[in-house]
This record gives sequence, structure tokens and C-alpha cells, in this order.
Amino acid sequence: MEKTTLTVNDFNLKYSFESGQPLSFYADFLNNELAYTAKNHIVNIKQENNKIILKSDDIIFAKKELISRFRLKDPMKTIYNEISTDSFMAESISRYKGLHITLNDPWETLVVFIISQNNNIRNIRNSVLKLIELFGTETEFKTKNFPALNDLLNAKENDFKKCSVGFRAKYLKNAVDYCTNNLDLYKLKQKDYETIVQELLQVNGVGNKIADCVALMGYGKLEAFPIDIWIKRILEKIYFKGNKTDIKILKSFAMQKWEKYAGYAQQYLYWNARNNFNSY
DNA sequence: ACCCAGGCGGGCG
DNA sequence: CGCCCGCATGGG
Repeated sequence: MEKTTLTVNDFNLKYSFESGQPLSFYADFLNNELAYTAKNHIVNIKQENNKIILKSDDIIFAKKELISRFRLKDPMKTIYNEISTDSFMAESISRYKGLHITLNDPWETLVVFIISQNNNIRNIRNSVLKLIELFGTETEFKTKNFPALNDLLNAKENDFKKCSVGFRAKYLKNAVDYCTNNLDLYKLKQKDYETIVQELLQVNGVGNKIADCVALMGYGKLEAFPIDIWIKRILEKIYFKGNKTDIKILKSFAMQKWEKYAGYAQQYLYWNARNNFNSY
């Protein structure tokens, strides 16, 4: 294993990993050390204050992977300035300073978030690990890659059910077919936010929330603002006097308030709500 | 036993 | 159109 170190600012590996983003459903985080497989390579990341210790069989690849996956070039000072519009957001940011949005493979992101619907973190991870075990290709290090679209072409609905995904099995099967025959996820990379969402919504089993998650974490569209049950609850509690409020209203409120970095605002709200909801 | 989880599609009014 | 309900699985 080759090794290198680099210096980072306004980055916290633990928060970025733990906050319910795609990597959290299959990577290992033990003793403050993150380990996962990407494109047939081992990636091993450890943080000590402002220092990242990176280990890999291919250190050039791993360095690019690290910088890209954790968006280390994001202008965090600017982002914090833009989204810190009120005391609640300011507190959310200060609690989890250094939490980055991650940038993941679009297909991987789509699969993970299809599995996430009406589900909980623990079950999602359990299903994703089973999916990798069943369909992921093995590396020379005996670890497995997250299954690419091509690895799933022959998977049947019943094969997906072996991964404890229940009713979502038909959505996964449909997503494989649709992305094989009707939609090239990788061509979408050059499109804008609205186009990406509209295209993703054509996939049966993908609604507004999943489309926004994929736009944000699979395509890097930072203006996307996915609204799940926790975002809904915390927005209502903090900004709507506890009143039940339609998701469409919440969404236009958030997108106007946080604009091009709404996705970052969303991630800080989400993680703060998940961890501290009852203290507000 | 009942409720909930990073929702969505379909059917009914 | 909007509203509401079922949906698999596992844990509290």
C-alpha cells in the first residue's frame, strides 16, 4: 500500500461520512479510519486535525478520488456565508463544521436512494451490503466494487429481493432496464439541474425526493434541496411555527432562502435534525 | 400489538 | 387534478 498525506481546511471526514450519504451505506469507518473500494482500488482515509493520511494500492487514483468524492475544492467559507441566514442554520453549521456534500457515481447514487425510500439507515445499509456481496465484481484484493449497471443486466426482481429490499425490488429491476434502454445516466452529467431531475423522474420508482438526492450527490447540483421526513419536520418546527406545511411550499421556501447552495443547507439541516431534533 | 423509517405509484373522488 | 393508501423489512 502506497501512502501520502495532504492538508485540508474546513473538512471533517467523520461528519461527511456519517451524514447519510451514499458512502455511509457500505464503507467501513473504524477507529476514525474510512475504508472502501472504488473502481477496483482500495481507498483508506484517516484524518488527524488538518492532515489527511491516505493509503491505497494506487495513490494517484486515490488522491483524485478523495478530492472528488469529498469535494475538497468547495469554497466552504463562501458557502457558510451564503447559507448562514439565521441562528438555526448558524448553529447547524457550527455543530457540524467541515461536513461536505459528497460526489458519487450517478448509478450508485440512484440505486442507494431507491433502496432508501420508506426505509431506515440500518436497513438501507444492510440491503446495500447484500447487493454488493451478490452482484459486485471482486477486486484483486478480495474486496468488492459497488455493482455497476452492467453487473446487474441479468438480475431479476427475485434476485433483488434476496437483498431484503422488499417492494423496492421491482423499482431496481425497472431502473436497470430503463437506464439500459432509455436513459444514459452518464450523458446527464453535462445537463443542468432541472433537466437532470426531469429525466430521473421518468424512472418508475423515482419521485421528487430521490431525483433531488441523485442530482445533489450523484451529479453535484448544489442547488438541489431534497425533502425527506426529517427535513420536513425540522423546517416546519423552526420556520413554520410547527405547522404542517406542504412539501411544495417548503421546497420553494428553501430554494429561495439558500439558492445555489441549498443542497449544503439541506445536509446541515438534515444531520442536525437527525441528531438533535428534540432539543429544538 | 403498533408505529416508524432519507417515498412512491396507483386508484379513487 | 389532489388525496390517501398499500407496500416489505426490521427495530423500538
